[in-house]
Amino acid sequence: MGHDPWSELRDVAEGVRRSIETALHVTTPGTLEEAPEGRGLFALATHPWAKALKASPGDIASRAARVRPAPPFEPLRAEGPYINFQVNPASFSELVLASVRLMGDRYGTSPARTERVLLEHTSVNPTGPLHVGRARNPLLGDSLGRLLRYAGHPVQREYYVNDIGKQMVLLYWAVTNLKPTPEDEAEERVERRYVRLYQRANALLEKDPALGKEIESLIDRFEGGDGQLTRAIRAVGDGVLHRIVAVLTRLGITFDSFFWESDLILDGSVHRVIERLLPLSKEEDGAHYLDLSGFGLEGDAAKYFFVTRRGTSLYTTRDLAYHLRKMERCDRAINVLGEDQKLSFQRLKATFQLMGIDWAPETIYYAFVSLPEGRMSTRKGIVVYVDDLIDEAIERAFAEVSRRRADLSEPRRRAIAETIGLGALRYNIVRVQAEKAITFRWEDALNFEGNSAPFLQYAHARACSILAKAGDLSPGEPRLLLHPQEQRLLRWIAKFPSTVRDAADSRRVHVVASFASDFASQFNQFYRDCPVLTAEPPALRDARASLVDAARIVLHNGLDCLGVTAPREM
RNA sequence: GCUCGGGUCGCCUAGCAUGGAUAGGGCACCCGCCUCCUAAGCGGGUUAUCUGGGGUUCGAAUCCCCACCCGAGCGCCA
Repeated sequence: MGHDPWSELRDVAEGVRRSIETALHVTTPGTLEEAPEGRGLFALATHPWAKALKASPGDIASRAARVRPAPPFEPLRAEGPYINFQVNPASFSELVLASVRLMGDRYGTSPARTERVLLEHTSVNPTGPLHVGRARNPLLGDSLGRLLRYAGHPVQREYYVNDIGKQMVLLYWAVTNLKPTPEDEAEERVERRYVRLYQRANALLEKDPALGKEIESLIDRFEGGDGQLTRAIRAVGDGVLHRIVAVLTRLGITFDSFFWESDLILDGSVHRVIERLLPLSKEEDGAHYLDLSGFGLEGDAAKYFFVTRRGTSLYTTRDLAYHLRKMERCDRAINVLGEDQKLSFQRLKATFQLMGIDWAPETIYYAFVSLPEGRMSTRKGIVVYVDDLIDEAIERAFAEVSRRRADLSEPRRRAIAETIGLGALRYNIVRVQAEKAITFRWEDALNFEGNSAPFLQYAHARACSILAKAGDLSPGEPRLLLHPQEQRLLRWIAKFPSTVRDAADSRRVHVVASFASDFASQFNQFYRDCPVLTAEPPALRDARASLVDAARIVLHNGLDCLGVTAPREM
């Protein structure tokens, strides 16, 4: 018995489907779909064959149902125009629980694959605190990384640190030249102190052309390979980066590597890219660009500048250099990007084609998170910072835990509150498909009921509570698990591994969130209908306990894919 | 204007790549359930002809075309 009972059963059913088609003498293959619950595991619609067979779908279904399916499937059933594939319930229980027993706590993972994935996510400029608008990136990226690992890929999670460019240089200038006010100094968090200086520098820049020149000359020195200046600027960025990473760590998000943009200048990568691109380029006022028309781009969108009039590189140039380097380090690169990056990436991919490179990074785009007041903007003060959000979430969760569980000690309640608060945040962002714009609302982000992480965590805690009381597990007799609610739960357990793998393959994290929510709902219904501890005979009690343990593993791992911790008690 | 996304109950959302059995969930609202493994739960009720219009098809939320609305982009910025 393997790791993925659903796919195994599906394979058997596909064989039956082919036998049906042979028996019916039809040439167009039908599509096996999942049957609605209560009508078996799989279903085959007969409509497509009606014309060729000159018969009604109902008649075809009854005729097809005479085909004898392979075990563990029971005799086929014709219901209207459908042929339904039902498994023997006792065999189904046995099969599913055998898979879970085989995999143990790793149930849901797929066998190792060889394709090495380099997953770049977050990559926010280290110029200020992380706000919720940007946070969708690490949340999505980290979950995707987890998912890919469940699906068997070796994954390297990388943060590309944009420590070059006007923004960064301006921040450096502000930090080294502006005198902090007492309010600035009162702010303990570096990134928040810096952002205040940065905002002031920005205002100065708008009024003072001389400052603009100064910034430009700093950029030129930087680009020219001034190592001392580079180190100084990087130190400023590093200070902010540490804080960003610290906030992400609170959310359970970590990285395997950091790639500094400035290294691409220092090691000559940028220079080499420019050399390589120059022969392919056109010139305009001393600046160079690639004409990308014919790659699905036209007009201004097709002009891809990579050298400025002043001879310096651009963000895009370095990005090209970066991805050229990435190519050498993995089989597949996946980037999680804001939708505002679409055009630049389309150009990057086109450029690769122009260069004759038969490789391109894969991109996952997400829409922005805005506030009811509008798009998030640090400058306009329309912003919610992630660390504030985390604090608020944990505080609210603590109030809830304290209200419900006065019996627990305070440290215990604090620990649970952290799990719940953090979980609620992550889940809330990741449950929605990435392309959909989100309006951030506190009441949604801190929702602890319904379709929320605490709902799933609660189901997990319930399972753990039963298991704690059940004591040592013996497998019992799985063939006794014939209650409709047990069978439904088994079905959801069976689907878990293939759901995770499909979600990873299609890079759709929210699929796992939906699954986990439906799963928890199934578990709660089972919990209502099937008492475990008092079940008789003991073989049933033990089998139910094993079922609960299997559900516990699915809940735990489903949550784990989303980066949410599953508490044993709450 | 052009390009790319999105438009599903009052609000949020799944389903759309592989078109099929009454379009699932959640929130909110109303009713009910703790001598029984944690009520952050469960059951029931009210709520959508899936933005609009054409088309393809035995069959369309799903595919195609047109229109409308919202978001993003169209820098020698990052």
